[in-house]
Amino acid sequence: MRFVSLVCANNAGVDGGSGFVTSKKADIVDQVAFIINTRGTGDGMWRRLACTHALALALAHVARARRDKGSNSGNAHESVPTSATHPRACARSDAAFVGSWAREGSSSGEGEGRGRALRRARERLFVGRGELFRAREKGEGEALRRAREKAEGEALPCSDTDSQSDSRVIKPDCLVQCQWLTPRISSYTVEPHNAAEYILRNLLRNCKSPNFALDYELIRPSYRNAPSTCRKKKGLEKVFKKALKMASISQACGAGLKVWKEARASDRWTTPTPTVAEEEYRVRWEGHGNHLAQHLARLEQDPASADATLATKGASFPAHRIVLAAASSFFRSVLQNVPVGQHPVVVVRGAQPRHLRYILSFCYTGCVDVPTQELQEVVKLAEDLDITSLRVDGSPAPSSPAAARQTAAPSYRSRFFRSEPKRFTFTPPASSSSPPTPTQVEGSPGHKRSTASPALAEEQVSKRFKGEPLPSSLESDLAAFPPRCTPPASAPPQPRPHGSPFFSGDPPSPPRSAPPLGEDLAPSDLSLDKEGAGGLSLVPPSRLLHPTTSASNPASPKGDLPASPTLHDKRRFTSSLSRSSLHEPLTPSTPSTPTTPNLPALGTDSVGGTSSGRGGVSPSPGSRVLLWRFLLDLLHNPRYSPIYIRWLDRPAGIFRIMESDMVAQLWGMARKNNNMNYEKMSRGMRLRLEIDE
DNA sequence: TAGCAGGATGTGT
DNA sequence: ACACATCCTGCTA
Repeated sequence: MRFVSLVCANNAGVDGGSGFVTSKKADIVDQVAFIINTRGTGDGMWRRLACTHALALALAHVARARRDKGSNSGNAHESVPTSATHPRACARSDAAFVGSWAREGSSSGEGEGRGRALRRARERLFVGRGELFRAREKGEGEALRRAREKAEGEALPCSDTDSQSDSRVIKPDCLVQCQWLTPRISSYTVEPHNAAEYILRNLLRNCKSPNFALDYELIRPSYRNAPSTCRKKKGLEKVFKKALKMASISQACGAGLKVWKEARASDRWTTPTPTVAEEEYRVRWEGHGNHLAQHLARLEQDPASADATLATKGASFPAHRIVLAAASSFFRSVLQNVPVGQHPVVVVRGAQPRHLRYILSFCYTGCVDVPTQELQEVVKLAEDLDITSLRVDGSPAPSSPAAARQTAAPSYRSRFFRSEPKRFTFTPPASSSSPPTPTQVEGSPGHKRSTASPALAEEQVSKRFKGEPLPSSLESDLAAFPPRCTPPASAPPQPRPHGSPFFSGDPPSPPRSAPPLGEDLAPSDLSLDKEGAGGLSLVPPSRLLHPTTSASNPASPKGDLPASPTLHDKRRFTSSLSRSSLHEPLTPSTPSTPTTPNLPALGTDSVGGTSSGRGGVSPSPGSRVLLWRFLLDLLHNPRYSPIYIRWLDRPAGIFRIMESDMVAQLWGMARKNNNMNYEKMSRGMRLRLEIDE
């Protein structure tokens, strides 16, 4: 049994938002998979191209398989199911349509070749389906009946022996059920090889929304190899294979590539016909809810993209409006009046930071572990915040989407995560004899108490990302930290990577902390209104944007496109820098007082020698960014170290790359090389080591 | 099969 | 010339 599965997953298709998945199963076809995410606005051209391309590939393969099967068996319709509504019948019906019509055309004496006949057959299929869908949109009335009759009538004239079985299979209900779609096709030509490149390129170009950073990161490493690889002997097969594999569509890899290769060898696909230009296509995204839920859950680990802050006395937590609004009608009512682009701070009076952390985690993941002794307070807080979907295990199952995620089929999740994502259950501990430590209680690094201190928050963020417990020293620091959340004078200013030439475009943003609250915005001092039982207030964004902290305020506009470190990264590079390389940049910075990283200086300006990092070292005029210099800057940059890269033995110059793909991506930016990957970067590192030694 | 090491050669400054 | 960038083969766990 082999499958055909066209997966063209647009988060917002041309119909305004659903996406597109057409899945068919048949024993005669293979599987094709395209993972495409866009921001859902504009760029319809490439999206349509993707859909058209996928459809063309599938149809070509179905027709080919059907034809081959028929020629091999001598009795093509012997296995055609009689049930028109069976999924297999649908794919088979496509084969019947295209195959029989193509045979009809090629044998009709019109001088058409096989390619031309197939194309005309496909056009008929599109037209018929378009009419069918239009009729369906209008309801189960006369229009649908006429469309059905016409569709059935179209199948009947087939002249070969397949015609009767085909006409039995190709019932309009079958087509509707399987949602065979009529894409909106304009006048362009799709050549498979170029189309695939085009799709990948535009996929990455358009996939800048933080919500889709995951997919972006999954696909990007493969894409970076695309331009050069495509033109060389390995070709797109390698690119697609890697892309699909990284996207955890392992089932689709082999078979899908087979289809691709066959299609590439075929004739060029041209515009079917102008008559279908006005057709609509209906799209559906299987597992759309789960997909979104997973993205939302991952946002918890991505404070850089936070567009709101939950605060209580002594702590603040970066959050996402969409998550808060989805979980709480109170948050929804409060946040809906905040203009987009501004960063509201919602202060919850009287809430313990830990409890607020529980609530926030619950909003993201749908469940959270809470120690027994704190359970009632947390539940009370949830009630105050109007989070009605929170239930303790044993109570009726929640009906919220967040809670529903817990019961969702894990298959999709596991396909997308190399490691099983953390899962919580809102179950009281069996024993409350020993108060749990923060780590034990939370079961996740994401539960660490937040602070408004940039340095401490940075550390916390790094711990959250890496899932490591906070050191005791840090815990004591947090405990001793004044609740007024004033950034310490010694805290290094937050760099603005996105405002620098180095990060122009769509850079991967390292995780950032919550925006430091200005002294006048200390939660304890905020005037709280009387709204809501929890005593909440909305801090006007204008008050939040403290001059000294606005640079790192996550309320940056949409151009600020964070990307979490890739979770799938397993590579660890441990290397050492030569003494000569270490000597110079180490001088001005110390571990305790890291200098402001000069990463931005590695960009356009630094290449031209016009800027200098605060590390006191700048590339000589006219020189390029050197790899060792780049790595040292990363190591000295608290934004990247120790999250992406960290020292293992600083005096010995030994470090470890924690997120190799991200570091390689940064390196590619520094060198203005979109094709950079860790393989190449590591080769340069090895070469440098060889030379130095 | 992933990850790494390293040779050979191409590329851009 | 230099410092990678790219592609490749081979080794190892």
